[in-house]
Amino acid sequence: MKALSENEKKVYDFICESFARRGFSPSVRDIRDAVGVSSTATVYGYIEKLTEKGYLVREAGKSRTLRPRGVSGVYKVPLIGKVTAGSPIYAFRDDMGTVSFAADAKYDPESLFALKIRGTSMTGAGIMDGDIVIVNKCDTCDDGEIVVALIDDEATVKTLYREHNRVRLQPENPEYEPIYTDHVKVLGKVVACMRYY
Amino acid sequence: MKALSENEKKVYDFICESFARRGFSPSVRDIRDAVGVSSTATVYGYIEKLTEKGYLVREAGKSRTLRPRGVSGVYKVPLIGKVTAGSPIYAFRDDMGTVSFAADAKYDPESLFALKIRGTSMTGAGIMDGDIVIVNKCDTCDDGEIVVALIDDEATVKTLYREHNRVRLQPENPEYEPIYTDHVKVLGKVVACMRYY
DNA sequence: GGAAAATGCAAACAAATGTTTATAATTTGC
DNA sequence: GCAAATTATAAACATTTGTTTGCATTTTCC
Repeated sequence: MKALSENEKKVYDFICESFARRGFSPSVRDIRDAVGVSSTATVYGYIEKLTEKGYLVREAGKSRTLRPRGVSGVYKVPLIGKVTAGSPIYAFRDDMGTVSFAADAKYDPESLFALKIRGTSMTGAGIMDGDIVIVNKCDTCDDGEIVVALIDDEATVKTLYREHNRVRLQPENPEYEPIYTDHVKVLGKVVACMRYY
Repeated sequence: MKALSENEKKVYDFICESFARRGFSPSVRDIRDAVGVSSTATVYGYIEKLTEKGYLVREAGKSRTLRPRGVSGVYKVPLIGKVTAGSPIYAFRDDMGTVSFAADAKYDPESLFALKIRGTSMTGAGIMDGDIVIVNKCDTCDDGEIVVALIDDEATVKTLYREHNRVRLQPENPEYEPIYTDHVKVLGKVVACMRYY
């Protein structure tokens, strides 16, 4: 990637900072004041250069739509505490608040939810007690995928394997036994796992 | 939290969707067209209601600064492949691209970097081979914190303990031996760990 | 040293966008 | 059924914001 001049870097960094601290793009005049130049035209030139060089993405003509290339969208994901068969998941919206999840725009915003992990049955796969997993709702899944399944009215995270005419829900911890069932309700696939220290 | 009318929910969902799919706030007119009402004033009323009820945050008078409450800022974090003593970390910017990291605005945007984990020395703490850890640069740290330290010109992630007049870098995997050193260069603390499936 | 290029500027302009107003349509409560 | 309250609308207005223009200043390069 092409190098940046001193001021171009200042502009770029300020845009990044604005996304981190405020969550939205600065305007041309915001940048002018922050970088310490005195004309919006000067800033406009920097923005064009940064866009040409591939550092920025923007929607021409629209206000505050500058973005550093490589910064993805943010999903507001409802954090579900407990899931039971009787209650549709979406009923728990705001039960435990929400989680911000940065990802490419490949998910339907309505189909994601987050689950706080309780227990140690998946520690072998690096999913620890207290971790937050991001789940994409779906009815089907492939062999070996980590899923959220409903067992006895309780949501559980396990690796799913299909066998003959039954399904094996495999914990990733030798201290736990696999669960065999012929009727499993899959709520979704785990698409990410995150932990904050 | 107060309930939403049908149209209020539509407006709210569309704003969330815009952040997930485009990465910025919609304008009042964007919302008008998406929700299917025919006046910007109507939308304006919904926005005021949603703000009062605590669903939205905005900067009055500024364009495209609507945000769902609870959606945090996005950091563009450089993903570092390899860190050696001779090279300052920031030199590796864009080496392996960048990672988007959603978090409250409590970090200095310039002080974060990401590291792709190689090896299994920390699997006991749920940090697996291939995981991405987010690191906050700092010179000091507390006992028991997971840090990125520089050992023999190589970056390594371990739990740090201070002992007498030496430092113990503890792997979280019984197959690995702790490293003892009296001179450790700490690059930063691990503040998050993430894995995408 | 001087032409050419790059950079910076102030000011004006045009478009996008938030906001207000006055009024109409609809719903609610009795 | 009817007054009050709510919701919706069109249109205008005010501000913010992106963009262009013409000129001045600085730097580069021969």
